Parts: sequence; structure tokens; C-alpha cells
Amino acid sequence: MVRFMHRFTFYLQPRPPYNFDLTVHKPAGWPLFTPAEVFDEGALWTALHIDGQLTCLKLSSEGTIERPLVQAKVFLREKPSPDRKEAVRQALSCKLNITQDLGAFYYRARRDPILRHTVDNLYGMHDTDPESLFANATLALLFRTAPFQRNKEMIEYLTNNFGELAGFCGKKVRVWPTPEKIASLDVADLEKCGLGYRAKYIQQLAVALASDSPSFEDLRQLPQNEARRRLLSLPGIGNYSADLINPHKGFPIDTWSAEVFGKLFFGHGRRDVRETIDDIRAEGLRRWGDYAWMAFLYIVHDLEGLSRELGISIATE
DNA sequence: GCGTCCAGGTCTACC
DNA sequence: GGTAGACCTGGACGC
Repeated sequence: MVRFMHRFTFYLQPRPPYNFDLTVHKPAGWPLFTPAEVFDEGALWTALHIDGQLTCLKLSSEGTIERPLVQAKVFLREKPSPDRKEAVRQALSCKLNITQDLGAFYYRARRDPILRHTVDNLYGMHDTDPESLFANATLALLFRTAPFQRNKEMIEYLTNNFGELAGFCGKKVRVWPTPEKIASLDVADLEKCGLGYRAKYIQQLAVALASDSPSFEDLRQLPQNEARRRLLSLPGIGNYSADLINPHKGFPIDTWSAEVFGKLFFGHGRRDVRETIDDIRAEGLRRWGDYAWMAFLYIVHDLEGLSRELGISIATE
């Protein structure tokens, strides 16, 4: 285990409303940067690669939802230059989406029979960016045709065996493996852990992203369709995954979310789920247009709340 | 105990 | 261009 020293602290002032807890520790359990991060009593210990360097963070809230202030303590191997400090600040500002304006989405959501409940339940939750394009794409691959428990096991295997372990601030956090690390492995090394047929795709994806490929931030600068085209050119990435990991965001409907949104839109879930995916995606885009991704995000993180408010069971295991 | 089905898609061979 | 079937694996289910 590599130990990291506290090097500097800075503060971010997100655009309100900004609920720190809901933003960095999403209710459905989606990690911010790595599945091995620690969230305890309003603080998050996490780690990610910024410009190729492992960067450990303790994030906490020093403000409120309406007057937000985020404290970031940064732990690094070596003393950072001023440019390096600024790069960390810029990266975190972007990934925590501190400039996101929720106003227009909330205005529309409060007039929507479904969303008006969930924007109250998750008031101030911002969207966030992933650790990296590789991390996001790998998750999309691992979620394929496997039950939740198996997804969890595959994710734990990848991080525990191939992610670097960082010790800082009294915590141990294992970071998501880099594409360079996975690209250096044999497919057999990945197959051993029960990744099955996904192992081949993950290794090919790592090779593609370790060499010449755009970053998540690069894709954001491209037009939506061009970003989508670039994602579809990656091995193992199809329509659903491209919608899920595209920085421009779509309305990513798979068989699981089709069941959820099928119940919300049409009052049924299990009826020919695979056949209704296109219809459900079209209905979501028709209802919510440019805000479809935010609607998706709020709903999947508020299944229990919505089930209670709407008097139907949309929560799944 | 055993066989079958299915799970948060994608690729590819075949027509 | 469209589509059926294969793909790892393990738990749930019916018998």
C-alpha cells in the first residue's frame, strides 16, 4: 500500500441548491469515483487519477444546501506545483458539477406528475462525472446480463486485484484500475475472476483507451452525435452503453430500467420488456426532452420514495 | 440432485 | 439491412 501525504486544502462554492451528501453519495449506491471509497458522517474519502496521477481526497461539506461550501483535502505522493494544484481544483470542480443550474429542470419537473415528487425527495442532488471514461465504460460492460450480486462481485474483483491501494488520512481506498494496467494483462487473468465473456471486451477496451482515445472531458467538447459515434467505435460498446456513458447523456434504457419506466409510463413492467425498450426510450424523450437524463437520474435514485408517493411498486432488487 | 431459465447487451454469422 | 443465437456464470425454480 502506498501512503499519501496531505498536501493542500481548497474550497469550492457550488451553485445552489447543492446537496453535498446526495451528490457525492447517491441513494442507489452509485460510487463517485471508486466502489471502494468510504462515506461516513457527511465526509467522503475517495481517490481517482487526475492527469495520470493518483489523487486522494477527503471531501466534506462546510455549508448548507442553499449556501453550499465543499472542503477538499488533497493527499498526494509528492509536493504539488501550483499548476498541479490548479489542475486538481479544475478537475474536481468539473466532476462535482458545481456550476450545474438545476433551476430549469426543477421548474419543469414541478409540473410533471412523476418528477414533482422526486425533486422534493432529492432536492439539491447534482449529476457528477465518473472517474474516467474507462471506469464508466467498464461498469457498463460488467452490468451486462448478470444479476446485481454478480455485478458487485465482478466489480470488487477488478478493483481488489488490479486497482492501486492508497492509504491516507487513516483510511484505505482502492482506486479503479487504469486502462494501462488492464491492457497489460492477459485475458485469462480477467477470465479467472468470473468475468466470463466480458473479460475479452474489457481487455480490448483497455487497450483502446490506453493508447489513442478521447477522455471523458474531450468527448464533452464534441457534438453529441460525434461523441456517440466515437463511443460506438469502442469494443463492446453498443447503443445502450453509448447512451449511458456519453457526457452529453441520453435516456439509457435497458431491461432493468425498462421495467421501472414501463410501470411509470404505462402501468406495467414485465410485459415483453425487451420489445418495449425502444417505445420507453421514445416516451421518456418525448416527455422530458433535454432533461431526460436528469429525469432518469432522479428517478433511479428515488425508487422507494416514488413507490411511496405514487402508490405503486417500482422498486426492484 | 438435476436440468432449465434468466440476468441492467453486444457481436457476429447467416439470410 | 435485419435478426437469431451465442456468450460466462451462478442463483432460482420446477420436477
